[in-house]
Amino acid sequence: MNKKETIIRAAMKLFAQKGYHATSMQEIAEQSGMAKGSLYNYFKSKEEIAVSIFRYHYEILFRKIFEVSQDKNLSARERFEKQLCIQIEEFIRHKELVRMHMGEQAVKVNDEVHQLAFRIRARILNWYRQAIIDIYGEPVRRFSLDCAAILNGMLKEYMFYVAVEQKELQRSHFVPFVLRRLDAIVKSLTEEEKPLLNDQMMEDYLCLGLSTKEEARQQIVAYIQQMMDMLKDTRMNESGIIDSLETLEQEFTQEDDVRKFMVEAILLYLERFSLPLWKELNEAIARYFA
Amino acid sequence: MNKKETIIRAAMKLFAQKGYHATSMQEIAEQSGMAKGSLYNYFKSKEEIAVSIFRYHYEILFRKIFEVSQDKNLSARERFEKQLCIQIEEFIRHKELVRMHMGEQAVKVNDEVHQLAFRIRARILNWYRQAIIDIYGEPVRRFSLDCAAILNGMLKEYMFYVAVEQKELQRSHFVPFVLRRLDAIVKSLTEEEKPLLNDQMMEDYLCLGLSTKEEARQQIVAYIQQMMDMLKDTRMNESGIIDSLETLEQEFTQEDDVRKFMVEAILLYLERFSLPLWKELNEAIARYFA
DNA sequence: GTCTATATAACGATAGAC
DNA sequence: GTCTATCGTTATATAGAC
Repeated sequence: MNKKETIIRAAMKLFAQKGYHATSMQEIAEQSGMAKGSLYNYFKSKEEIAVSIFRYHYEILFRKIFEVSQDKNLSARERFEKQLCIQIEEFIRHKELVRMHMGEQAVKVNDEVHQLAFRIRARILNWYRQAIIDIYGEPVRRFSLDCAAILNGMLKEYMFYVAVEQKELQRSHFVPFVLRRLDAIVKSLTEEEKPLLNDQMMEDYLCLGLSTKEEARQQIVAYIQQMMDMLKDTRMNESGIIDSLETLEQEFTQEDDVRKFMVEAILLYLERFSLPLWKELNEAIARYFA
Repeated sequence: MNKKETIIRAAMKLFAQKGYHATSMQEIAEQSGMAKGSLYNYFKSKEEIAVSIFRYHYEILFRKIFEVSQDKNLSARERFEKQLCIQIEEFIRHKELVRMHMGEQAVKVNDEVHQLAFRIRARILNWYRQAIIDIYGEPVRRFSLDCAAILNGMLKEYMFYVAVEQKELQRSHFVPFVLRRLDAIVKSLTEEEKPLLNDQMMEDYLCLGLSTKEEARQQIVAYIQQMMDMLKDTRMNESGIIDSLETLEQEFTQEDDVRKFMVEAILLYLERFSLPLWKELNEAIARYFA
């Protein structure tokens, strides 16, 4: 296993158990089975470890969820059900992450971690909201924020019992159960006169998640992933295609400020190969820089 | 203002902003307007400050809620609505407390604080559960834990936006809105075949909150409070009655292990005064030691 | 790359002057 | 009671041997 990943796993476990500040680099080193000084060869600070944990896992989660959203054979409800199942499975597999996220979201642990946690929350809220509108139609748009918030509250509460209190609940029944509760909430809300939450007051959440830029970014990363998967099968990885695609992906995942010249350079390099999904990728990148 | 309270308020603010471990005694001292060393005249450790904060506020909250539960002029639903309003108002008035509680509940900050936070969660869950059974009747008992959990999740999510993200929502509409959502959940659950949560898996929560001991304790404290209120009006505080009642109250609120000999001694001392609520108090204390 | 040793700063808590 | 000064400890991060 990758050393960096070993450290991340060790740190995640400790952060989840005792919180960010109560965990020392010494403990992370012990848990990783290496010396304290060696950690600094992989991460330049404790803070960078925390940021890496969030990025690493939520990038995977959001990619999986995005892939499901592209499956047009499923109905909106089936898609959402599948996505929620993925989310729950991911949370259960990494209980430490849930505990960590719950712990650090209320308390300002560090500015970069805090901002990242906020972006993640916003993305989840927008995802729920859009899915709810897709499933129940335009009449619920007015209440979509309330529905999304209530759904989020429900899920978080059950996940708390599972991840923090170590309760076991029947996984196969869980998501359908929660969705039936959502049905009831939605039905009761259409008879309701006024929502509690509105777009204006949740502006900071909405502008972050619904931005075409962010959506385009997700799509770009997904396309690159698909392209690489296909190319690996056809053994066409000689001429640096895979390497340049990986570099391109890193540009859109790891850097906060995407370097436009780098993207354009790689696109110019890749142009001649007439790759699959080439047109789609270019369109998505155009949307991103629009 | 009491110095002890000044320190508590300062610490609460900082704990809420930055978390327990990220807050130093130095900062608490600065926020309190005194020297670091002086803090130790009021609290023997940082840990004791954290415990005090939780005890102090939740004791007040639970007392207010218990008082409403004694008002037999209201219907079960009206009682619960009133109680929830009190809880929300208290949370909004002390947003720091919410942030602190949310922050420290997932992450193990310290053993004593952790246990206290668990007891508080258990008490709230049991309170919701009993109220739900009182309102909707026996048929929902099977689902009462799920209902209580979902209600808790809903409330916490909205409180998160209010307390952490500083959103303003219409207070007068909030509790009725949430209760209507609860109605919908309950209705949808009676058509449901199986609950997700059951008594067995939530045993640790139930045995703590539903214990007659804990209920009796709350009742004892409430009786003592009422007795002292009445006595203050009649100016009968000469013969140490008030003092001994206060000592008795402290025994049931501040100590984790109530000293039986102390309680019995004070009861013997107070016996001769034929106080109001005397019989009720004795019965409650008998239940406590049963 | 990995370790030990160490620099430097901050922490909780205490002692003692006033 | 309140302050300053300081103890002993522990933290993050770095330097340098291997």
